[in-house]
Amino acid sequence: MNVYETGFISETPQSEEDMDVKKGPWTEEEDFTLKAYVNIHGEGRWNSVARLSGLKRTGKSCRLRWLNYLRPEVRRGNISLQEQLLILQLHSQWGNRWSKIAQHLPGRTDNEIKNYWRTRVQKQAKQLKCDVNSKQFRDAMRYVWIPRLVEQICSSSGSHSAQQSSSTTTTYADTIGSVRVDPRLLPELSGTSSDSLDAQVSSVSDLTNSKYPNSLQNGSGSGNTIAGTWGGVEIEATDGGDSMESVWNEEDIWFLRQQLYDDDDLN
DNA sequence: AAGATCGGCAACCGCTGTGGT
DNA sequence: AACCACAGCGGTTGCCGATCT
Repeated sequence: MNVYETGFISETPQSEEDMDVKKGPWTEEEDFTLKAYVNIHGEGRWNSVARLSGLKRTGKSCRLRWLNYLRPEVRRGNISLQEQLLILQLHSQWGNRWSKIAQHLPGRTDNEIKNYWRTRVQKQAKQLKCDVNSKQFRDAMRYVWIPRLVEQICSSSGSHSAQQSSSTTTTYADTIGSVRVDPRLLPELSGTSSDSLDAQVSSVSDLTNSKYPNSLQNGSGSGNTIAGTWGGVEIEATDGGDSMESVWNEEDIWFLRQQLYDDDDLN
């Protein structure tokens, strides 16, 4: 009779200090053992899992492996445009609350979202030579990246879901693809008033101040084309490429860097 | 072809919160 | 109230494959 049949080993359980704890990548065998144990006994009590399953791993390690890799509902890789949009939106709302964000992306783990943020998103900030938490970068996300994601989602799905709220003047559909989008995170791209935009931009990077009189004024938002001007620089969502690549074109980078340097001059 | 560098990701570590005694 | 064990979270590290020189 082996450990998989009984679900536990019969020997006296050892404490973590007593046994030599294994670290590093999990083997297929270990995965199989853990899976079998959890299938029989369920999740939780991870220290017991580690002791009774015969795995020379810590409870923490078992829990992490199960949650991030072995759970049947876990999806890995290929983060969709909708999911990217949701991550950006939720992060702007909650910051680095990865587990909270992950709750809204079924099958995605906090670890994966965290990794996505650190690799993809911080890479974009690096390109702009600004901090990922800076107001400048948040504005760049809100006024360039998110609109581009929306545009890509719309063009790949054919059209908006057209569930525009009647209580807001936002010209985006509130629901884009399968993602419900917080209209406050999106620039208003049609109409003539820039009031709402003015209200969204902080004084630090106030794109509507005298230095940037044309800051992201409303562009032509006809159809799926999203366009606007930001600091006099035309920004248009013409890039239909892989959003994993750079989301900024050269003009964006030029302008955003200019703004950063100008802000530095003011200090 | 080989070494260096980079990027992505899995896993570990330390801390905090919570529940039980 | 104090202590302990455990679960969960977020930051960080290290490995490994891909790309560059």
